[in-house]
Amino acid sequence: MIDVRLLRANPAEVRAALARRGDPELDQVVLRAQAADDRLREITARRDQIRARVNELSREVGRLRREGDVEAAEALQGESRELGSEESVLAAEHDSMAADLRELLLVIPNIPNADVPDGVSDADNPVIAGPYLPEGGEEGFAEHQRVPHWEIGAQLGILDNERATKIAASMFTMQRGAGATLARALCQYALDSNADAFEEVRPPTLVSTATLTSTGQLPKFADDAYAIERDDLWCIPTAEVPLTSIHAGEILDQAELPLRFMAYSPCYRREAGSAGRDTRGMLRSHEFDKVEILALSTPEQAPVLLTEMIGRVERMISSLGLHHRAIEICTGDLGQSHHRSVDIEVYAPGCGQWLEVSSVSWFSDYQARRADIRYRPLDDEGRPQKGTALVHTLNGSALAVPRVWAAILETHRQADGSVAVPEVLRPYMRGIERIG
RNA sequence: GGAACGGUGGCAGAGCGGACAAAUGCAGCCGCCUUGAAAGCGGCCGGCCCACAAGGCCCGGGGGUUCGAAUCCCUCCCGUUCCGCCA
Repeated sequence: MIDVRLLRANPAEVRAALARRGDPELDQVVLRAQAADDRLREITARRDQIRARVNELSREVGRLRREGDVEAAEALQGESRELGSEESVLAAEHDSMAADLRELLLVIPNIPNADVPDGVSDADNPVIAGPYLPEGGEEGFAEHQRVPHWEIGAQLGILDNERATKIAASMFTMQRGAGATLARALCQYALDSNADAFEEVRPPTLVSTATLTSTGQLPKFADDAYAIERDDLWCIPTAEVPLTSIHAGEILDQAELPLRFMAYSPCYRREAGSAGRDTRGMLRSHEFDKVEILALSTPEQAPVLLTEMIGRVERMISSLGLHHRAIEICTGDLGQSHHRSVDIEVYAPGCGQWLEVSSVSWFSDYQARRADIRYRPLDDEGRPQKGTALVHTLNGSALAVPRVWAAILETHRQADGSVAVPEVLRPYMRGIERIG
């Protein structure tokens, strides 16, 4: 959520900043939120005045009763009772107005960072690092590398999506033999590579509605998530969801920040808006594995962490012998909760596509406000300051398995049709150097 | 799933219809004392809404009874223990 107080104090600024996202309907929502906030404060003030009077009368009644003046007490009780019914009307009005305001605020996206470039769609996302390609660029790959991974997977018997579909439904995948081992090895490698700075967590992968709302998936994107209605739980689309909420509702000490977590988890996505796209191979599926890295920080630490996390992802991709580039997401393509976001894409020579394998994002205090994650700020001398402040959250995929799996098959395919296993993965694959 | 008992501030733990945002202890902060520290002494010491103050709200969530609820009633959630079931 954005800060209502900011909207109150600088409505023009907030509207201008949000206008950069290019959503023509958004401004109306912002204006309605502003009106709801005005109305809410007015009702609150009136309600509180009545409550103050009722409290005063009740104290007086107590005193009179102790003194034995029943008649006077009963007179005041009558007055108080009348005020009470007036109060309950205003209280109901207050509650429904507060709910209205919250509903509006929950669908207003985050304010983009000033450094985010303007643009209307993904076509406007500038490349900010790379592309790191072999001699000759995208054309510089050998003929034996120009085979799509679904064909390689079939040739080597390590990808069996036909049977995955039989067992589950379309858009599910199944890796077998060395293909399954490779998928697992990628996860373990990613976890081990980030263990120097991140605490490993094995979180729940089914979460409550409140948890899925905190990170921004609900209420707006309910169609994208698998719901288990009978138990009022949701399948997580990413480990970002449970990891962000680890400290929901808590007040942290500034000295503990930044807190860093990483988790392997399966990720479940209905892909409601992308039916029929990327239906072959491993490029898009309803269930996949991912290692996520995440941090809770002060506002000052956040931009530094963003840079660090991007660097970690780039090094990981390079260490696997893959070719990548980094893309800065423009205002028109920025996700709802994102304050600033950078995608890492890997070139897959077999299908001839740049594949998004990671998205590293800074959420400012947007998720923290929804999840109510605060800290006690320290002053320059290290003494606690008055009050609390919201943390900033950041996260990124350290490694998303399917697309990296695909890029490895295509990039490391040899002239004889086998696939060379990147050196760093071999210890995680019982020493296997070559598939096929 | 059944039964019993619980859920109060950072932690521990009192309060069980009125003067309670809530005793007390620990932790924390400021000062005194000290060469420094500990101990001791004095003070401060939860959060939220509201521009501040005034005022209001918060004793697991929601609802009810009452002039008045941390305290009584209902309901849901969570925890502990025992039983059942189970990897």
